[in-house]
Amino acid sequence: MNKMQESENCKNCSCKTSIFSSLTPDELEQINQGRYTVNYKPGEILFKQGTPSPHFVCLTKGLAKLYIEGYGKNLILALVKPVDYIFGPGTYVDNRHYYSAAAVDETTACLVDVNIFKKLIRQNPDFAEEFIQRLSRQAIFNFDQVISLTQKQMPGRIADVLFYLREKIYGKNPFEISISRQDLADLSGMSKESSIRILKELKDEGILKVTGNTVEILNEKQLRQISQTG
Amino acid sequence: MNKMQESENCKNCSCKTSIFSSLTPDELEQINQGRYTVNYKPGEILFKQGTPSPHFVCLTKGLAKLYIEGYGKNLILALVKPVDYIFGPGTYVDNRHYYSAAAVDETTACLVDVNIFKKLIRQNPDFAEEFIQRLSRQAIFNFDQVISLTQKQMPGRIADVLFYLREKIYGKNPFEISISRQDLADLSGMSKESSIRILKELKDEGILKVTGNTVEILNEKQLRQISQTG
DNA sequence: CGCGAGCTTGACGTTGTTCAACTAGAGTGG
DNA sequence: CCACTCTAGTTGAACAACGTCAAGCTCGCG
Repeated sequence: MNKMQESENCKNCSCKTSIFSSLTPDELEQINQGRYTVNYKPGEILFKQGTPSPHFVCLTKGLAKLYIEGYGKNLILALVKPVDYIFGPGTYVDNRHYYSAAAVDETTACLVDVNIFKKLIRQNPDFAEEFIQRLSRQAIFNFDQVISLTQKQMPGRIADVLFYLREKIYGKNPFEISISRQDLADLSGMSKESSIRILKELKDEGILKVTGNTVEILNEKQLRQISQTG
Repeated sequence: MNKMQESENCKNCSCKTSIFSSLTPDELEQINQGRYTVNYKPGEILFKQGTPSPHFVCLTKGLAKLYIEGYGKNLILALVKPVDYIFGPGTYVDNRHYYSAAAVDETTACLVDVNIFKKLIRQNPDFAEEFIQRLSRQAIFNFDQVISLTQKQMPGRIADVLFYLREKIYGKNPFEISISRQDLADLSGMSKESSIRILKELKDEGILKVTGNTVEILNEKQLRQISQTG
């Protein structure tokens, strides 16, 4: 609550980092005008695949997962933490969401009218370029992911997910995963049972230390090796 | 050869369709200045994953495949036919290619200096928007693909590829595939042997008619069913 | 005619899913 | 304070899906 001031105005918000750094104070004010803040409890859905996509979402607190609802099971595309934004590809196509988003932890997000966003893209080339760069990075990430999912065996896929969690999400080595084993499975494209089994194997081999939801990568080199050999 | 006039100047080129429609004659002329045309024989490589990416590529004749070189095998992301362009995500990130491209048939392409392209993105908002829309469509396509690859069994994946070939690439029903069985396998994320087997099964069930490289979808409804049920 | 590349087929082993049972911890109500 | 229940996690066994290997085939081409 003492941080509520942060979201009082975009100009002072930490959201200003990232691609927003190229916006002028006046442009930020426009974003600020068409913005409102929402809180989500763990498990609550931010938006659902297939629904209209009138907002651009900026995550200011918590953790969310982006996932495609496939044939009977989900595939988690990414986890999103502050300060990061969620901008689906449907916005410039048919204004629909192509994946769903749900809160993992207690989460706060700012929703901004997508038309304001589009207008700024048109009028500020720096902003547009930052945005395109952003989309590009996302595409590259997806490439890595699809290769991991389609060409590696389970241990390699789990290894990739563990590195992702440590480096991109939690940012420290003994890290406590707030996502479930099912989520872990949905991230690595396997069944929940398999993800548990692999985790146990890695633990038995002394590569990981797993106690409840706390994971520590003990033998980084060997885990890297597993990631490489598929 | 009698079509060489097409590529004499961008203003008259059929490339002008697609996203280039939003460019002014003057801007097209800029593209035209920094452009040169290259011919490729089947199998020849247009560019290679990991190399610098100084050009934006516009395919004016033939057929090419875009593929990621993974761990021991390739994954074909898409086939590209005229008039379509190839613009990798690395251009706005680190100026490297994140996938390779190779000619499948006899192919002609125009290479355009990427800096001219970037400059036009900055100065023409319509063009920028068209481009973003383009990237978005590509991302959506990749989503469909990754779900197909990770959540469907082999018959469903082959069905998806067959629909893709018919609808997006060859555009008619008895179609002659110029790609190899290995390519078919790389498109559907399986071994060459498996792709052959599935093709045979579909043939035996009367869903397809396969004679050499000519494929006809006989029972569309049933094939659609196979695609759905995974 | 013979050679080589791509294609095809079968047998076999591995990988990963499914199903079912069981466990542990966190409420909830008596 | 103790059942009861509900959910997430865990384990094992059976089974299906898929890749690998090896052999044989076809067809175009020298």
